Amino acid sequence: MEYTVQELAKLAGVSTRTLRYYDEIDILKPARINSSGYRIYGQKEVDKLQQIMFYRELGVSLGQIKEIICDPNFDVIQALKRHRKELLEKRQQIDLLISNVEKTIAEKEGKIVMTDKEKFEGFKKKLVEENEKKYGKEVREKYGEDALEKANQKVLSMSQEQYEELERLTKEVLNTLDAAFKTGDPAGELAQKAADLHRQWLSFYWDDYSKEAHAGLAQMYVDDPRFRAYYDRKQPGTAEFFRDAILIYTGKNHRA
Amino acid sequence: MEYTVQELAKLAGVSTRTLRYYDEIDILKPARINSSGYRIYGQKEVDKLQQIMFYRELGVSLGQIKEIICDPNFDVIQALKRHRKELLEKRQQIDLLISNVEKTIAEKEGKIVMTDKEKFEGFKKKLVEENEKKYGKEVREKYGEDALEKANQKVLSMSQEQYEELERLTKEVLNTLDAAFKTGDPAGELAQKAADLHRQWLSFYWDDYSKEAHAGLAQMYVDDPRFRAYYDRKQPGTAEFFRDAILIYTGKNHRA
DNA sequence: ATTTGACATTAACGTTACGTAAAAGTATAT
DNA sequence: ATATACTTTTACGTAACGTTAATGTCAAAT
Repeated sequence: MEYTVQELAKLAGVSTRTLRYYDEIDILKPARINSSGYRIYGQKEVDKLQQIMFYRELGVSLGQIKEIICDPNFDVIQALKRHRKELLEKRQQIDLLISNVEKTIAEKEGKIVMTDKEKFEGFKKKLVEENEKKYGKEVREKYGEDALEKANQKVLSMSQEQYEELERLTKEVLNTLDAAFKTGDPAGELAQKAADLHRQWLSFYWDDYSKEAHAGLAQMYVDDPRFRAYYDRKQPGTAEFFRDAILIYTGKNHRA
Repeated sequence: MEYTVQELAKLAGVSTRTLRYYDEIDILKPARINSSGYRIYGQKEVDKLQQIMFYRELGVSLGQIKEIICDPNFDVIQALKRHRKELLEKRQQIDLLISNVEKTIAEKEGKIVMTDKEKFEGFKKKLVEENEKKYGKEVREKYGEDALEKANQKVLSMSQEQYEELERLTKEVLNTLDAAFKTGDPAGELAQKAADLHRQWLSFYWDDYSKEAHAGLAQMYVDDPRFRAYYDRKQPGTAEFFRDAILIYTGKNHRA
């Protein structure tokens, strides 16, 4: 099926100006231009526009969207699964706002008392986002924390056999790491195997694996005392060793 | 409790620039200015900012907000109740988007087929609202469409045995309906049994069954070509016959 | 007593994602 | 052949702030 600007605009519920703008900023080009200079869109463009609109709905800027969907590694299905996750989170945020409104009504009717802090609960999604942009270094820690929360959630909805496989993998990571630590070489074969097993292990918790996140998590293993204690339980220094191994594994070690 | 710009900004999760801008456009003035020219906000301003943020969350422009909350007839409680209603609607819209994402994933995995129109369902909040206001009559058809959305969603999260039970029931409905169609009597025993089986079948998809919704769906089976084709596949006219049977079953046939 | 660092002020230009208007070409129907 | 319903590019306008600059205030530490 082919569409002119107006047809596609009507289909998607946007203005023709928007489509021309998207063309202008190279985010959605028409499939072809006909002999009169009219923009003609095809199936691929329809699907791409849908993708763009999902991102827009989630408040992603067009600049960012461009980076994301023009990336040759862009995986549509993975992106859709993230959309789903974020929409579910957004729904939870709205639930928070609804309960805020309800409490506020109760307060105005003199039934309860609210603190000023409570009055703004549910609005602060933005703050989290800002923090993540500003403090680039802390992002990874944060990333780790978030991952931790989601991990807990995910374990709860795991099947028995998945759980057993996870336990097996957990042990294997630790055993390999211990053996690797004795070699003293984070770039060595054993250490890299540990890092790879760790990646597999992570895939149980994360919907989308990325080297950046993996490297960030590794740093957190050193920074957060809880994790440090966990990895250092046999040999002090194991946490740092593991971080180095993972940084090499992910290619994020800027010292080497 | 009194707040400086920064304190209030932090409390509410906005920037200080935002508060100064709100002052500038006379939408939220500080309670007073201290001897050094600093803005000092009080309780009333905190509550007003909360109101502003509720409106903002719902996408109302600052210009409109100004008109609304500066209106001497402005009723806080009434406004809060409207916020609640609109937040609930927004949540429904997000549910729609979620089911859209899920369907799109299923499509990308080759499990189902989507029309281009379906791909943009859930984005057109404004259009939907307008339509519902304009064409009050079509609301019931719409009711059937919504049910369709939820149905898709539910099937995606169904267990294997539930799914098999559903398939069995689906076949039984069709067989009974075919037999009933041959009798030619939508009020007859067989047709009413088909309608009852259909009710059971629906219970798989709906959390709350109602006669109104059932009747609405029946009408949609006739109006929507996709469904019509499905029920008419053996004998043309089956869709209408089935609708009549269901209207009698639910007691919504206004001709009888 | 002053210096530092975190706060505050106004002023003014920049940005994003379009809306809107102008001037002009194109397709279809009567 | 003219109306009308499209399309094009160009270009200026707008909302809600972000950002930077230049400057003033205050509490704590030196």
